[in-house]
Amino acid sequence: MSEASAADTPPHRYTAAVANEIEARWQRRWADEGTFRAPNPTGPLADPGHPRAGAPQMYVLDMFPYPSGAGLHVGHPLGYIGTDVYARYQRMAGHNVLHAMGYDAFGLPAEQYAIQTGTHPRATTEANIARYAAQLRRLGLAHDDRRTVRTMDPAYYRWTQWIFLQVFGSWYDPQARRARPIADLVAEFAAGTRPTPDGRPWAELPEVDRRRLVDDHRLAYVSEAPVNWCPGLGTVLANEEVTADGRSERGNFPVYPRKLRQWMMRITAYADRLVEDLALLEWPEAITAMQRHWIGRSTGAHVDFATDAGPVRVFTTRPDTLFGATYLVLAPEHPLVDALTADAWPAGVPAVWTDGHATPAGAVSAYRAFAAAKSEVERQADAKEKTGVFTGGYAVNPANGARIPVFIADYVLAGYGTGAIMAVPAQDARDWEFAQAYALPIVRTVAPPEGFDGEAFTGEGPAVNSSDERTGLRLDGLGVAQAKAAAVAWLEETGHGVGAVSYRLRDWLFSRQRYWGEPFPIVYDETGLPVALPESMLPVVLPEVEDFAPRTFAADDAASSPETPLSRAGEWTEVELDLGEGPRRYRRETNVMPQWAGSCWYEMRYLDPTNDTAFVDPQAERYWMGGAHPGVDLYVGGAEHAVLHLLYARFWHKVLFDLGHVSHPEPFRRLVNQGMIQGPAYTDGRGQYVEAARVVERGGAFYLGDEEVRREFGKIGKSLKNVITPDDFCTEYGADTFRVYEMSMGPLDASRPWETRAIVGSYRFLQRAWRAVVDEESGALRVTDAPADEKLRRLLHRTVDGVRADYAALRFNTAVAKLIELTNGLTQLAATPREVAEPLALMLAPLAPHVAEELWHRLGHADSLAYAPFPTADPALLVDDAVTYPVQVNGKVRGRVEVPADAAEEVVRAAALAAVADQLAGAAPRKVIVVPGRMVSIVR
RNA sequence: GCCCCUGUAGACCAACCGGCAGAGUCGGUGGACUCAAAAUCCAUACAGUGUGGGUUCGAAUCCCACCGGGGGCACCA
Repeated sequence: MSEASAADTPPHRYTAAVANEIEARWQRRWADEGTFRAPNPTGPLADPGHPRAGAPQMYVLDMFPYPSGAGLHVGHPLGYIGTDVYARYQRMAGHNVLHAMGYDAFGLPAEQYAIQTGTHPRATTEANIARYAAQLRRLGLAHDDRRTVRTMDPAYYRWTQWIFLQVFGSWYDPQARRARPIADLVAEFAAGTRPTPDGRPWAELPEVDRRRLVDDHRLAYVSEAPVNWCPGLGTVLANEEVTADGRSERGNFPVYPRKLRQWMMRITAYADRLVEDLALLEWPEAITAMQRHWIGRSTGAHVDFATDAGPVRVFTTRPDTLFGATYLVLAPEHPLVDALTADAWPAGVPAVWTDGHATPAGAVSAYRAFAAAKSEVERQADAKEKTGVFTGGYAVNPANGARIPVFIADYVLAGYGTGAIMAVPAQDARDWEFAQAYALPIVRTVAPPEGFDGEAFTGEGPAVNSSDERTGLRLDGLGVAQAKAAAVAWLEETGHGVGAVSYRLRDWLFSRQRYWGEPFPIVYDETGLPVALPESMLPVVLPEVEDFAPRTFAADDAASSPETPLSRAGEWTEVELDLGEGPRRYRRETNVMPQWAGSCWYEMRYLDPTNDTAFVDPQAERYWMGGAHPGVDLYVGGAEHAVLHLLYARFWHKVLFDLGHVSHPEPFRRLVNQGMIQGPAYTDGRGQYVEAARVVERGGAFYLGDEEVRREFGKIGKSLKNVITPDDFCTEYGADTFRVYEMSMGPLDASRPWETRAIVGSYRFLQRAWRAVVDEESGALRVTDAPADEKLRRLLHRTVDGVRADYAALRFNTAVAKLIELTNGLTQLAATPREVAEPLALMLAPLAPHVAEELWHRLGHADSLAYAPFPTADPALLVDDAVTYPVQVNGKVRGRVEVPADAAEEVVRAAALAAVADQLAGAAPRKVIVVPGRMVSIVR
């Protein structure tokens, strides 16, 4: 802007400078007056004199951010602004609205950033949080400032640790279908009402055995199991943190399957409830589908195959195909592999089965090494080509007594089902491929339809080759479903197996070999078994260490082993504590919790953030999360958390519900995923991304200097070099313009490209609204107390009616359109009637709160409009006196008639027939359809 | 490979239970203001709804097939 042009601008126009002044002033006032503090029913956050004390409550929540080093870009605030508009609207509409913001401060991203910059993660995280907070404040978000939380603060993670102790201190009772305190389990063992696994009386078990037995039942437990080891990050990862192509979601490093001793959470115990309770939720179909699929419940049977090494139990969804099981396959890591491996190859073994090894032991150990060295990426890339090796051992098919070979192969996963399968090549494509490669027999047990020329047949058909008089299993002729039922019944009668359910979901790997996370409230005594610290010792504060970086390795160093940073803090690790048996030496757990821990319950801490005797006061919990519609009333966040945060948080909430700490089994009743804003990104001739900020448009093409570059739209971020920050737009246009623009681009849940130049439309709109109230030359009010004319008044009431409905339904884009329409109806007037100006300011407030407050103030109101009643429409002004009906003849509009709005159907019909009489040429129409208020359709 | 979502003016989007394809924004064009320009204001044109079928008096909307775009899962027995 040149000096000359600045001089030309009317002095009281709504410019960016004016907007910025207004915005800073109102933000200060809101903060000073605590405008957006929502009262609790009791406790330190109660306020009986508050305008919404005792009003119906509403809980609006955003997925809180990780404060990354890059700050907010224009995509982040979309959801935050959306919830803010909704919350401000509901507050004006009479609700006591809780809306707060916190920070997910622990975890990999913050720590990786800290390592890159060589600073302590606390320092970088705090700096990042300060930057985020400033950016958010500038957007004018109406958060209750008293309720902010940071997961890295000891006052917060004390309760994360406390919840961990609740999980550790409980077990899942499958009969009761809920978690119960571990003391109940001990009591049952002690009373003999629950037998110990080996039948010895509880009283006779040595103390260590008792503890092991109890520990095996806990919802948080230590186990040695196959996990995802990521050398590049130096830590293990949960399944949910590994992408479909077998790399770490953070950092994109390869992940290796590795058997390690780790903390797990028994989320699988809740698998059925996590599926069933999705029915209680108003969530996008896509998210519930993803959760259902991730849990992956499948029904079938466990079948035991006798071997020299004892029975091998397999899981199958097709017990009806038992007769077609011509070999068994075990995962290379299966515990029975060593026992099954023969001393020597049986006579006449095909060469492909041995892979050229002289002994089965040699072949097995070579294959195991081969499989273990493969990353997930490689394993999946090799999926087409089946590999495996014969163990030299055999099993007996219980259906017909056939002696079948036992293989190991990496197409069988150790972590799913029992880690062993019965291979039925005729009915399973994977088994077919393997059978082809290893020359194994194929027996059809489901008859494919006439003319079927495929390989494995997985469809419906009658069972064949599936009866044996000796064993009594007769399935021939049965359809798949009947045959399954008959096979399961036979398995259970004969003791060869049992109907079973398996889940894709696996227990949640809960420990990380990192520094920046919650320490476990766990120590180990001389037995090496975990001991929970008492509540009185919480929080276990994360110690300061010289070197907070985890030991990382070459990303492809599959043989490396994790090393926790806390294990280097010797003084902290080795402690003397009195846990009731006098002072003794203990060793602390040196893993930390995964970053999801803190976000599993933050929605409850907002309810009662200052409580230091409970994670949340039960009354506050019941007030905000209970009632006729329990749970968070609106939760907005990205779809990328579909199976991470949202699954973990539901699990923790259910445990807390079972133990009586919360009043309802689900935390987030209504979920909306905000869309992703995609930014323009540019590639040069080599296909490399170039700094988007330096690209200019000339004549419809894009240039970096003199070189033409190609534009595409993609996820905003460092990798595409296209970060656009909200700050620039706040400076150039004002936060209100930015808010209106983001909301007007489309529905909240739709992704859309960011188009910088289009923002001026929102800017002009606010200028027109401003100009309708304030004279640009003098700054005086342009408002008259004279009444609005009939047409304008009707427009106003239609707008009020529509905007209310749009806000309530999160249709902010159409609310903006209606407000623009109303504003455009004012631009030609010499003065704006107050009866329109005031509701306009109020209706504008959720979207553009600063300018709305300023207009409201200038219209003579001393108080903030945050609690002013939202305008209501007069129903009488919503219906027009007359209605124009289009008249269709054979589907084409041939005429129009205007009739009174309350005209009877016969009147409309007669008028319509008269209007198109020439079309009908005197003939009686075959059919006349009158759609009241809409149209008339005539069939000739 | 399997599952889900989605295709409307040049772009972003409206169109509620099937009822006149257009609320709004950008951009285009013309005009006002200006010495000129920017900014601002005013006025305009532009699609028959991805394609092909079907149901219906009537389809952007419902059904089927195909094509394009996006997302999820992917050796889960």
